[in-house]
Amino acid sequence: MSVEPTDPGAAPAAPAPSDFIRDIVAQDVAARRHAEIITRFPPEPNGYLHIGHAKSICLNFGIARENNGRCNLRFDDTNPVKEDVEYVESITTDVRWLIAGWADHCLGLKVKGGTPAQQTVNGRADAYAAPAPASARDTEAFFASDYFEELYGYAVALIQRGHAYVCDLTPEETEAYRGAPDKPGRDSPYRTRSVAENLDLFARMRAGEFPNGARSLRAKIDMASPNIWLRDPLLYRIRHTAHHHAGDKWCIYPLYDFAHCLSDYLEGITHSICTIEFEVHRPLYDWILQRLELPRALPRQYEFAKLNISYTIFSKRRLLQLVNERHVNGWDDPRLPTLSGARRRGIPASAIRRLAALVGVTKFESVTDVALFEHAIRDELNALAARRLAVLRPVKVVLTNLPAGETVLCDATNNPQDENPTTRQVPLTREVYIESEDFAEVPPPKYFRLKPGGEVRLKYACIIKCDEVVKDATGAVTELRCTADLTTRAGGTNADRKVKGTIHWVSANLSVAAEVRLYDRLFTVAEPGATDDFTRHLNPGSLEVVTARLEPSLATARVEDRFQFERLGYFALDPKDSAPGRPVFNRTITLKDTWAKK
RNA sequence: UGCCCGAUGGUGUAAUGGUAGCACAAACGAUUCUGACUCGUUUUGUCUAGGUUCGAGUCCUAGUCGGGCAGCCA
Repeated sequence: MSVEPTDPGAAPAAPAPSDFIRDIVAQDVAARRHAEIITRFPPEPNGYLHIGHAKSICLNFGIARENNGRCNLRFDDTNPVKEDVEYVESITTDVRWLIAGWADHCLGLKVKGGTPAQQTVNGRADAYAAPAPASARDTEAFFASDYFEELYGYAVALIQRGHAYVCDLTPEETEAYRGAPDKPGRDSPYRTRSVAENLDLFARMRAGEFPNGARSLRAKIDMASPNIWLRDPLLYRIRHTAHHHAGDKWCIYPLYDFAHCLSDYLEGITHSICTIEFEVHRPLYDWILQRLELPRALPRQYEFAKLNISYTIFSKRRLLQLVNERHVNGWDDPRLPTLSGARRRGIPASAIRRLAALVGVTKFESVTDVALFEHAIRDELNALAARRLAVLRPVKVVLTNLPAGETVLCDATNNPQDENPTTRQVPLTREVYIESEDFAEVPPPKYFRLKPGGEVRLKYACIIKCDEVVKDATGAVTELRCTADLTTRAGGTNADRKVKGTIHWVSANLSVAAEVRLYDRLFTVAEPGATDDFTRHLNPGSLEVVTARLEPSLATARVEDRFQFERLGYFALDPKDSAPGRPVFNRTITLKDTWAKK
């Protein structure tokens, strides 16, 4: 089943994930029910994608990938008043980023501007929205709005079969007639209109003869059904509004329930996977498809529980509020759980995919500990991040036995996780900076770092001893005067001398200054979404900006590079605010710190 | 108070009638030129009550708790 390469020399591939939906797909494959497994990721272009969506993307593309199938990116754009091209662009970018190097080959797109092709299947008319051939130059995502003509035809067919009618009830009346969960609804007085009259009225709805809300097209099912969604649900509403993708061709727009199942059908979707709030819609999904007696196999809907992560929020409304009220700086603020925020923060797409694999797929809506996500991020970054030396809060150290002007080049390992690690050189000079946290005049118990009269190793360089602490008038430490034992350098006679602590450092004059943004969780409580005013729990310390000193090699860092600043965490260039000669780094995540925790 | 869905350590999950396992987290230890990584050890679990069965986390019944559904949103 797995398409993972089975290279005998390579590390064993991760086992293909397994869950109840993949089990169903596997059974369908075993039974040869479909020529190809086709899923879809169907966002509405009315907001930015977040980590919660990533779970769905990974599920849908993962299933396609594991079965040599396809996953269509489709915009579910049936409500022009809420949607915008800004979002179709950001969503497309985010999806491509998330699946890059993993499932690009499964991404279903269509020829730009393409609409469903008419075909005949078993002697019956049919339409099919085909993916773009590999040779196609100009491609774009699928759009439900590209199916408006077909959808209209299906609506007409439903009317002709006596399964739909035009209703003149106002929105308020419709609501009143619907009843309540424990009270049956009442039939609309327009429910018994003739097919001919319905056809005429529906055509006139399309022609724009009626104002918004004056009439609607409804399915004729059962106003007494215990399932609200079977109480003659609306199929079409009148909206005299232009559409961001379809233009001004339409003034009637299909509703989700009508458009979604048929869009799935048109694209040949085999498994339509959505979140559990749509579970009660499934009977309607099947009802519409079955009444139309379509010539090809019907898609089936399956539901899973959406992702929640502690210390953050995924609600579109609340995310929007954070942006609008300027608690964060835009949708791609690195503190936000949006995919654009995560990307900007330096989180690799692979870490998000790993999280999705780690949390699994069930019907139980849970709250995943953010620690699991952090673990996935660290684990991915540990393998691919180049180690560098950087000091966030510098304290000057003068190595009194090193002549000014002398530079000692030290070999530093780029990534000890590599099978054959490479090295670079970092310059040691008379004046260096160390992290202010790495010196304590009055050290707590078991403090491994520098203290008066104590010794510590400067990583990749040598052991130094603190001889003198220089302070200013206020008592703040301004300088540490130390002696360096150059015989403890790698290859030196005392190279193997052990000291308890090893700290990071940079040369004072041979280092570069940079703005570094330190992020912490956005909220101070595990479930901010559970409270009424979630903004009360915003973490005031979620962003701290420092001017750090970086080793010289970091001056040429590229946006796509990932770094571990040793002993501090993982960092990446901010792709937006960095400029040549003026690097801005974002801290993606700290290293695990079992010492600080105590 | 209608219908649908769900419930396994602190968290997320596996076990498809046959030894409750994994990951994260936590604790302790080893190792360490990153208090990271790695390695070892340990703590903690089948919502409740009945029933079926040689045997139940799994099947049945009832209950409890949680989620979803009454947009011309998706």
